[in-house]
Amino acid sequence: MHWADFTAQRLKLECGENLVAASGITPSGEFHLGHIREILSAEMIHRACLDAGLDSRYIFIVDSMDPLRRVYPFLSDEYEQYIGCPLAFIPAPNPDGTPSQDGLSYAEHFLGPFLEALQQIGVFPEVIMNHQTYENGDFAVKIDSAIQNTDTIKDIIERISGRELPDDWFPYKPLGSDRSMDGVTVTGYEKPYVHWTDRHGESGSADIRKADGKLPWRIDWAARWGIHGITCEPAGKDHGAAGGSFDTGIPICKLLDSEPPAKMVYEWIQLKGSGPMSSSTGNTIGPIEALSLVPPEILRYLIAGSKMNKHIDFNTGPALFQMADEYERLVANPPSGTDEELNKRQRVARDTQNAALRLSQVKHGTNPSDSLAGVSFRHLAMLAQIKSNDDNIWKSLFESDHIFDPNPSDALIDRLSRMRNWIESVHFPDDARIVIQSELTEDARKNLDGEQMSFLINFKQAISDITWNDEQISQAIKDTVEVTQIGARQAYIAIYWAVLGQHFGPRASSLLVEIGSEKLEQLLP
RNA sequence: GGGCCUGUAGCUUAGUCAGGUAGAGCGCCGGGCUUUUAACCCGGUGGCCGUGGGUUCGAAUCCCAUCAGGCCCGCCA
Repeated sequence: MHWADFTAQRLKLECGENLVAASGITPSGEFHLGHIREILSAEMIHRACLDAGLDSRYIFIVDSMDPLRRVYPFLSDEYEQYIGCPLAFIPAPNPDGTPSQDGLSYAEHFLGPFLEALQQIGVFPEVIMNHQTYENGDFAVKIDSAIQNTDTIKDIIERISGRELPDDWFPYKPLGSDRSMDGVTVTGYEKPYVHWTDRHGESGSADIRKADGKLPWRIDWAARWGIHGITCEPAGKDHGAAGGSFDTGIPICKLLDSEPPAKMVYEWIQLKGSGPMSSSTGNTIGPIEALSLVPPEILRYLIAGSKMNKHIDFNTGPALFQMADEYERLVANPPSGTDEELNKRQRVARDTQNAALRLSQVKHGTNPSDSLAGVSFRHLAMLAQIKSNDDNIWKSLFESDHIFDPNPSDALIDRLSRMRNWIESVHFPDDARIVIQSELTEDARKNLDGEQMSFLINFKQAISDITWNDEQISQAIKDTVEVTQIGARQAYIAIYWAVLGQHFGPRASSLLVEIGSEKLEQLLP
């Protein structure tokens, strides 16, 4: 059974019919593909719950109350003054890294494009800005309870995480006079006010019913589970480590009088060969960039087709062909068979794969076969390279029986457009690139026998005064084959050696049309 | 130092929770499509399931140990 369906089943038993799946991300910088796993893990469980006839909501909590931790490389030095301030209350950066004046908050700035990317992959969460939850007072009861239980919480964190907290540790961080929570000391608590003094010598009171401060992360997380009634929140493996925030969150959540979701941890996405994604090392690919290359259902399939506890190597090179073609094959030929025909393992495989397809659809509930483009990635990549005009590609696909309607489907048009982006990008793998030689190479000469050489010489003459189109070229090849008394196969091989420097290639006449007569003559002996 | 995950065919992996004869895709090889779209179709090759013990009638699966790879653990979400 698929992990999403399995989880839905488990949630039904443990939590009943009303479920809330959640994701949470700090908008401290550009979102990257790793965040897509956070989102999709939860969203797919949400869909699986709906498919199982349960009531389910999916919420995306934006950690907008989290402080700016440091001046990231893409920020100007002016951000120094905002360190420690909630991301919701500081200005968005301009492209040059300076704070902008247009009123958009830092959190909103990075969130916007990410939400657009989510729409493209069919994810429509209820977005909750965490600072608003503070602002409207929903945290107040939990904050009060946390403060009442300061010693117990401190004990839980110290015992489970093995971390030692300072004597004056307090489970609430008020904002100081400069709206930063750095350098602020709590001096007392009189419900609902937390009194403080800050590093500037100012003092004041934070109202726990307002966004005047926040709970530290480990408590914030545990509190929000209760506030939003969250029954499931898959978390990244950083939270899942022993003594991590999931382990402390569970008892803290109970202490604050709510039922925590069960621990659930997903592995990270890595870029093949270069470790985990990190914006500081530049080893990152954004959801928008990924979506310009990869069709959304295939990006979903990347997550749906992997087990949660397996790390995913995202590779915009050769592996993308494999993943895309695997998806295409599965959609074209979904696993079938009755329970009687299959053994236990085959049934599991069948159900898991069908569920992965179901969950990969951009629009919930649509038939996977609607996303069928009808042509493999590999084949489309070849066509896109040798035909600059889209219409010629549709024509070719129709004539080769890949598609049965001369007008391409929306899915196919979409595929081609992303394919062209991919080919133009640095991510496109070299060995899939069709490289036209600039001269008849030494290597080619070595591999051509006398017959083939004379074929090429005759062929050069045959094309010297023809109209440059597919049909005429094809005819010229056939005519020359007859004249030269050479096997057709050998003739084609000769052409490929001359043009591509290898013994095989895409349909010769199509290729030659694109190369042009002038260029071709340079390549022939 | 503490902990998590992974190790199955050349590659990507399913199967591990509920033990019952090792599956798939890709690649590769051969054939077909009787003059090639890197397409498509058919057939075939290929695995002491990381290693060593243990439990069991029976272990990829459970237990212990061990090796290898990846990763997480600073009031940081």
